[in-house]
Amino acid sequence: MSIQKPKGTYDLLPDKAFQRNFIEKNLREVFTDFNYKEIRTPAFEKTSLFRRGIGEETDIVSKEMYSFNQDEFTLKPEMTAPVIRAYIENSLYNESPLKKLFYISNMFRRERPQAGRFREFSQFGAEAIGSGDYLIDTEMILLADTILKKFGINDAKIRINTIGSVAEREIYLKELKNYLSKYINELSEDSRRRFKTNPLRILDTKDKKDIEMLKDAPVLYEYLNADTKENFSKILSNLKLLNIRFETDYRLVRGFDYYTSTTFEFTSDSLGAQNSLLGGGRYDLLVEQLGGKPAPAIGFAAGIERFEMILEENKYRFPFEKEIMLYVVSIGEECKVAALKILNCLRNSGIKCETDFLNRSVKSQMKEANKYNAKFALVIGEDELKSNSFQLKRMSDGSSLSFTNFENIIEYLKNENQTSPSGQT
RNA sequence: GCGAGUAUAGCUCAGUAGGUAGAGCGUCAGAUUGUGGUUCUGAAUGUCACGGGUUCGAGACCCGUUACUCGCCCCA
Repeated sequence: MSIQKPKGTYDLLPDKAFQRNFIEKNLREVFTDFNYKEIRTPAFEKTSLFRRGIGEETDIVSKEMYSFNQDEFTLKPEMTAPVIRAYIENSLYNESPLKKLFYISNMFRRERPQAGRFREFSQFGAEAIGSGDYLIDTEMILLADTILKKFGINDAKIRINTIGSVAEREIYLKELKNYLSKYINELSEDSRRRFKTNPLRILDTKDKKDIEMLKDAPVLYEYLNADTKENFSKILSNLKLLNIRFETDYRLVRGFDYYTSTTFEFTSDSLGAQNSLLGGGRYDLLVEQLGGKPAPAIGFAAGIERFEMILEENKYRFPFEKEIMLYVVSIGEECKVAALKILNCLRNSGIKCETDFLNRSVKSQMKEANKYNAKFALVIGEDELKSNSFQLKRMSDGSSLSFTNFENIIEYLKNENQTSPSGQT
C-alpha cells in the first residue's frame, strides 16, 4: 500500500457516487418546490468569518478547523456563516426582504473519525434570511420533514426548544449557575468544565448523576418573556396542524454561539452513537454580527453521510443506472471503426452504448455485453460488412433480428429506447 | 485530546498446540474454427500492516510503530 487517503475521508466509488447524485437531485427538487434557491460558496473562507460567526469558544473554532496560510484561511467547517457572508457581501437583501437559500456542499472538521463522522463530510441545508415570523420557523421544520419523508424516513425523532433571546438567557444563566454552584464538586468533569465555558450545555449532559442533580434546576423556559413563549407555542400548534410529530425538549441546546430562540434537532436510532441527523434553529443576531444590516434568520443543516446510513439501514431502493442499449461486438480493424460510427449515432440521440477496446475474442465480448446488462448485441465482422446483413441479438431471449443497413438498426434502437422503462432495483 | 478493538489475495474471511499460506466471491482465459447468461477446467494476484524480540523455525507468542474501526468529547 503506497499512499492512502487522509484520515476521515472516503472515496465515493461509482455505485455510491451514482446514489449520491440521485440523492442530491431529489434534494434539489424539494428545495426548489419550497422556493429555495441554491447558493455555492468557496471551499475556504477567511478564518475570521468562522471565529466571529460560530464563536471563539466552540469546539469547532477552538480545535477543529483546517486553517492554512498562517491561519488566514480556513476550509469551511459549516455553511451558515459563509452563506450569511455571501448574503451581506452581495447585498442580497436588496433583491427581496426574504431570501430563501439552500446548499449542498462538503465541509471540513478536524475531529476524530467514527461511525457517521468524517473529517470531510457533506451537508445539505437551508437558510431563510429576513423574516422573524413564526411561520417561517414552521416552514423550515416542515421542509426538513418533507425531505426525510420523500426518502421514506418516517421514524426520525424531532425535538424542538426555544432558548430565548440573549437578554433572557443571561438572566437564566445566572440562576442556573447559582443553582449548580451548590453541586459544583459533585458534577462530572465535563459539566464542571462547561460550567465555565458554556453552562447551557450542562443541560445536555449524558451523565446519570448530573441528570439527577439537574432535576430541580431552573428551567430556561420559565425565564422567557410572554411574547417569546407565545411565539414558540404558535410554532408548535402550527406543526400540530400540519401533522408533524415532535416533542418539545427544554434541554435541547445547540453547540454554536449564534443560535437564538427556536432550536430543533432530528435524530435517528439507525445512526449509532452519532444519532443527530439534522440540526437547526434561529440565529437572529448573526447577520448583524457579521457586519450586515440586522436581519432575523433561521436555518438547518443535515449530514448526507448520516442520511445515507439511514437509507442503507432502511434498504432504500435506489433506481438503476441507465441501461446499455447496445453492445457492439467487433472483429477486425475496419469493423471497429464501423462500430464507433454506430455508437456515435446512438449516443447523439442520448442512447447509452458500448463496444470492445481490448481486441478480445467474440466470446469475451459477448460476456462483456452480458455483464453490462446490454439490451442488444450486434456482431460486426468482415462477413457482415461484405454481405450487408446484420443480426441484432436481443440478450434477454437470444432472439435476433435481421437488418441490411446501419440506418435501420439505429432507427430500431432509437424506437426501442423510447419505449423501454427505466428500472428500479 | 482520551479509551477499547482490529490488521492474511480486489472483496468476505479460514489458518487448529508456533514448522515459511488457503477457501468462497470477483477478475482473466479455455471447453472444435466468430456469439453471452448455467456448468466444467485452468490461471493471475499476497514482502500474512511496518520494525524489532523470543525460537532451530512465527501469519500465529512478546514489545514498539502506523493505519483502520468503534466509543468519550463535540457535532451533521
